[in-house]
Amino acid sequence: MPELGLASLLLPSAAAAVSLQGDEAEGEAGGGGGRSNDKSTPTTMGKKAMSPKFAFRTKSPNDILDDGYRWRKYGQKAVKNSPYPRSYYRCTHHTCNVKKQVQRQSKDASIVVTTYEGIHNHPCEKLMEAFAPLLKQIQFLTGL
DNA sequence: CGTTTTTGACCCGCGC
DNA sequence: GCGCGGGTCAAAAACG
Repeated sequence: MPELGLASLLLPSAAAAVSLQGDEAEGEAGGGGGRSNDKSTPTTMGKKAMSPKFAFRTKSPNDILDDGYRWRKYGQKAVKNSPYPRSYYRCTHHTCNVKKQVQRQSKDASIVVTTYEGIHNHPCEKLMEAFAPLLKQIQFLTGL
């Protein structure tokens, strides 16, 4: 399968539909994820790292869009109401517990629904790389 | 060789 | 109490 590379920067102006769905008590995936063994919250439990959820609708012939981070696919399941399967991705950073879900819209196969869960706690490499020369130039001009 | 991708199987929570 | 659904992990294979 071909790679996109800088698709994030070459994104067409179609990726403008941003839907905010910050609601629902998604919490920690109801069913799966049982493998975890550190859920033994003592009496002080109650505070759970609730990760925010953001759904983005992107129109692209490609399934996956590189938003500047590295994603590793860890699962794929078919969804009801949709003839297309849903792909589960995760940030490859060990310090980053961000999850991403990509699902194709049944109405338009060209539309993909990207759902981001969590927040990156590490700088964006791609973005940094893209800004590296620019930042350097800025510093150079500032210092001058 | 390292990393990533793919399929199957497993587990837990909730529903009835 | 049991069954189903959904989600995740694991191992092997493929790719660069």
